[in-house]
Amino acid sequence: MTSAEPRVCSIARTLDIVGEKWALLAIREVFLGDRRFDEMVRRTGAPRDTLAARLRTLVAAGILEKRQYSEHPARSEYHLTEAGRDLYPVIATLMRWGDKYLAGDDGPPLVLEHRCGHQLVAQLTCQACG
Amino acid sequence: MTSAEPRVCSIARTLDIVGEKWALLAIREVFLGDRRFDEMVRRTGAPRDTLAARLRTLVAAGILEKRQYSEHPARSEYHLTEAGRDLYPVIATLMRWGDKYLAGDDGPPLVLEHRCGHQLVAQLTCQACG
DNA sequence: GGGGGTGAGTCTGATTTCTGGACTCACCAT
DNA sequence: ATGGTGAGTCCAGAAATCAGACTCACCCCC
Repeated sequence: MTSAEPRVCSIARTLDIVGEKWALLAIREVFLGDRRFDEMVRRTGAPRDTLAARLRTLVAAGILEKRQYSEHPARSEYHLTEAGRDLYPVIATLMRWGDKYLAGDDGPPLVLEHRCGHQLVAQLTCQACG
Repeated sequence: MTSAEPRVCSIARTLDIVGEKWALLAIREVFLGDRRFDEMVRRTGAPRDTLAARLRTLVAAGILEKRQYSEHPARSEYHLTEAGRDLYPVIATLMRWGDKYLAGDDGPPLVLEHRCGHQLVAQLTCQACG
């Protein structure tokens, strides 16, 4: 028997939550300030059904928080929790990779990432070599 | 008409390639040195069929390269291209997030990331504030 | 009061993808 | 001859995704 169990690892666990189709694009929208359902549908292109399901699991996972801003015509917005905000590096590194390798396809990359006024750049630092 | 087109963005384009189920876990395996199909099946837990499909699209996208190390009993290994190696920050930031938010589930996180001898840490730097 | 619009979904039925398991083929070792 | 490995493919069923229509509860405007 040569079985080695699938690795138990944080990457796999994270992808279980965030690796489904449209999940990260929904999160991108919230980072960009679109917090309402219909707007997210428009800006991501996701089927409404699928997006609704994603938002439910992201809320359940503690990445987004649903806040009602009106009762009766029940209306709500999605906000990032701390865990959600901590996904910023993931989004940023994905974008950087796409900027580098997928730029020519359709013109240059368009989304600007912003926060705290300036631009953030994700980079790797070696603990030893600096 | 209130239509706004879905955003054209590097995040979405990157996820089209790398955001399908098992794609990033396959890449993780190659980073960890498992380059052969059966081993990847064992260590990821992906269905063989799905993994085969993923590897095809990753090769087509120029992220992995398939190298034959034996003819006749045709055997090959998957290696990272430069584009593939540049996905390291994505993997690393996903892992960091999981380490922080999903650790308790199943014991502490287990995968060690390594390269160039030491450990790499992904962090965000603000271009202005440092 | 009627017509139109918005927001946040849900429902539907068709298509696509994923899944687990069995199977193949070409070897090598005992 | 029997068993094992490596790299898949094939299959049929289960699950997820898709586009588009539909709902419900309002608001605005004439």
